[in-house]
Amino acid sequence: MKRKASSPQRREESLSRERIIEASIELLDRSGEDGLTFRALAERLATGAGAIYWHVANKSDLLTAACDAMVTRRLKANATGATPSAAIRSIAGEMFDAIDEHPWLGSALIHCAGQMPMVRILEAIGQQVRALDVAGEAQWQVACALLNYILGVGGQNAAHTQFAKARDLDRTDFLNAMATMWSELDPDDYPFARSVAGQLSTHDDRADFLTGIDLILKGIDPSPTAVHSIP
Amino acid sequence: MKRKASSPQRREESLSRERIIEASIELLDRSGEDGLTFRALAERLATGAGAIYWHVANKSDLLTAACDAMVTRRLKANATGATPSAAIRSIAGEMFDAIDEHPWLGSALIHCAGQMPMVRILEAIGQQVRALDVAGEAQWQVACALLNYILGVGGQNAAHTQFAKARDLDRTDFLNAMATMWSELDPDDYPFARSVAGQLSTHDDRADFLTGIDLILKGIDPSPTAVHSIP
DNA sequence: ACCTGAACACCGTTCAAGT
DNA sequence: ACCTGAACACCGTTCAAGT
Repeated sequence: MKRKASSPQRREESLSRERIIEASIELLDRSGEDGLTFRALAERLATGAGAIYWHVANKSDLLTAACDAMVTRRLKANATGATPSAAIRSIAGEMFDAIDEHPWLGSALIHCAGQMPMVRILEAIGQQVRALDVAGEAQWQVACALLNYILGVGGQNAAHTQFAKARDLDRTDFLNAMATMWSELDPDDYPFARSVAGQLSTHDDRADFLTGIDLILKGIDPSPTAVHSIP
Repeated sequence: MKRKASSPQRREESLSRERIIEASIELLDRSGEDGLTFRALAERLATGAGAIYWHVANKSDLLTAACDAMVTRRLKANATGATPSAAIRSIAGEMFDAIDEHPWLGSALIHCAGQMPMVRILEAIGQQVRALDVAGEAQWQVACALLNYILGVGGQNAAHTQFAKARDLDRTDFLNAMATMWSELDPDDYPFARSVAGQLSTHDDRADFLTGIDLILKGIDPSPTAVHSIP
């Protein structure tokens, strides 16, 4: 009944938290949020379902750990820039790409509340916000606004992907369907949605996302001392 | 085995989509996201689980409908202001309060992708953004940025509540626990998180949320013609 | 047309029992 | 200390059968 040929059998390594997290990410990438199951995970790791609980508290803990591994990897890969603003754009863009490539990350991140994966992002952003010469009390608010915006976009992106997948549509078909729906709304009640429906199918997700980041950055009051450049 | 005394038996009305949605909201409010179950719903409505499927496509449809009812109600209650900016603040504040009072709304809204509940919010915001004299192509980006920010905050708020409830903590205990965790991070790796940890327990969620809205609004380039006031 | 409720194919989690 | 895997208490969804 069991097929073993399809997956490589690495028997050398014993079960460990790291191997479990790695296998979880592979499952999530291949089959989405619903693909991560203790049973599927156990089969992939050639072990019993209960064994996983020795290394991991529960499913929520497992998802948080998977997020953390992903975020750590991505922030290490790309979190610099010539100026603080450029660095923030770079961090945000990297998170956008990560969520775009791993849709489960978008919805899982939001559920991580004040835990490590989110602290890492906040820290990376916050350090750059500090470098922007933002007043002490405002640093928290600016960094939070950026983080909240990133999570909001990510969550919606993830929802789009899942919604499309459930209906066997690709991204373009989905956006077209959405544009059609919006353009059929009552003109008196939905003038804005209708007027903007046309932009839905042609717009560039990533560019629009970064425009939003710039909007927030532009809203910051630069203190007068921020003018001089740091070599 | 079954207790009927606790819930009022209204037999007059037959099953309808509206009654199902109303009962769903009551369940979600009382027991959170996990509280909405076709079995619990069936018992509450004194019917069979399968009967619900005659009026509702599936659970995702049901959640979207519950969101839509909630959003419609709240936007009707409060979506005006003396100026476009004030109206946007009012809409955003109303959504914040709605999510704060009904935490399930925060996480459910994000999964509604381009569907009606979100279109309603976008429309309400978009109409005000237009009134701000924002250039045509930028209207979409500004409205989207605001919406994304609202959803991001809402999703996290919902996660906070659920996280706290799962550990039998109230909001204050939870924030204190988070502040403690953050202040114990490595000072070299997490200077920013540590420095803002103190603000966590004293900050005003709603005020910080609205500050973020203002930040985005301030980032908008007002066109020169926007200066004159409309009486 | 609308409702019933047993049945199906799953879940996450636990826990006695093994090594 | 670590692993096994059956068992428990749930899910969403379907569908023959009823009215």
